[in-house]
Amino acid sequence: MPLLLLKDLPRYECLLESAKEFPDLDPSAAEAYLHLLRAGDAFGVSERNLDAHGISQGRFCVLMLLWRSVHPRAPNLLGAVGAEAGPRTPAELAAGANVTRATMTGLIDTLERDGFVKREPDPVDRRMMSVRLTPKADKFLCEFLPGHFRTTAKLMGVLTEAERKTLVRLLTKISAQAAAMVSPAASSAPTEPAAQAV
Amino acid sequence: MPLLLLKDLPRYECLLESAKEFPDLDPSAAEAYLHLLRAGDAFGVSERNLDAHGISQGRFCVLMLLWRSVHPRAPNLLGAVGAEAGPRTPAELAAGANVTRATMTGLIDTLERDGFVKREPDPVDRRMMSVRLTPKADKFLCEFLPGHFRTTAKLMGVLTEAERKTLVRLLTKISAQAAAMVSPAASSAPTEPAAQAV
DNA sequence: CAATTGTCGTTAGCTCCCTAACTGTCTGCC
DNA sequence: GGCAGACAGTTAGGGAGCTAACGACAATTG
Repeated sequence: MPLLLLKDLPRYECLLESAKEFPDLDPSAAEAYLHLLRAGDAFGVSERNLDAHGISQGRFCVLMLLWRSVHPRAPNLLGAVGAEAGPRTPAELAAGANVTRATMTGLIDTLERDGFVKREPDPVDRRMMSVRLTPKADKFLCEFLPGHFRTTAKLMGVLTEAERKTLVRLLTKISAQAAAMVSPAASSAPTEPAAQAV
Repeated sequence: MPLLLLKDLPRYECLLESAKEFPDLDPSAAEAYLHLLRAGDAFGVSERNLDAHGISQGRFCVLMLLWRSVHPRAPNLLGAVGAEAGPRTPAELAAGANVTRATMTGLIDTLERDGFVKREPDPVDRRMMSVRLTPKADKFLCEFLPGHFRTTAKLMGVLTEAERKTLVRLLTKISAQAAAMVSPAASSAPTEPAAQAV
């Protein structure tokens, strides 16, 4: 996975939940959007919108993952994995964003430099760090997200509801196949000697 | 367009043509694959396969564009744009691969370093360079492509013919919408003052 | 003919991704 | 108690995008 790739997408109910707080969020549009993003990573448009605000896919992903800590009952816009609220460690963030820990270090570096995030040493396990959003990041997200949702809603506006469902189904199939192809042992019993993938 | 993005995809007949030379090439699978690639750039799998051979998306794209010069009647696996055979300049390659000229300079640098490509000054216009594949690159492609086609065929194997068609249709719609959103003036009269995209 | 304008390739400096290797810390087993 | 192994975060180095700006050259135009 060379590029950033979302791993767990939100369930549809989470999107419905989120839509209550963000009227601009169109659940089915968001669902379709996220699946396309996962199947295809950044294909240009969303990045355009993001880095107009000086934020990249990777940084946005980190902010959204961390945001769950601040607004625990609020949008699980990225799939809830470990799911308890609270500050998160770089390793957890790396797993959630599907990047290496080294990459996450770099992302946190720049986010911290720009004042979106703060690192604090974990009091009990001295190997770990806690990463927390700053108020500045919270404010930024609250201002940024509505427009972001409108953009994604507009992008998916060319598809009917039925078409979006179809697209999601197809891309899901493909993603599954892709995952099976990169790690053939991961799906079934790990005792198998990783049969030739060709 | 921050990421590499194919601009012109091959027409279906071109794929059928190509399939004659490469039995492993499944035309509808290749078509579906290319559309997904365009809509979603690298979503992981193809890169896995590529950089197992020490070649990246961008480099592969350059090689395929140049390959048309070597095998003019052979596969137009990337959309034929300007379409006459012969060596190509960095600017043409950049346009074909949809990257900036600066990026193309970097790609050609590493390709030349690795012996896949050779730069020669243009005799008539001294601003230009001619980029040509080396025999090494030709050999590499001949050995690499069949496996690449098998991989893409397998990836698309989870979809029926009908599903592939549907996927292509949907992603085409989305790509068009995305293009309209990044450059609202490009589609209609450019006199419009680029109305607010939100 | 001279001057402006535009094009081509490159360079410099940035971001974001990767892998590999390192340091410090915890854990578990003797 | 003490040491081997696992694990967290970082560092170092590289590739591939981007923008902005440059020098060299070509084309247009006065």
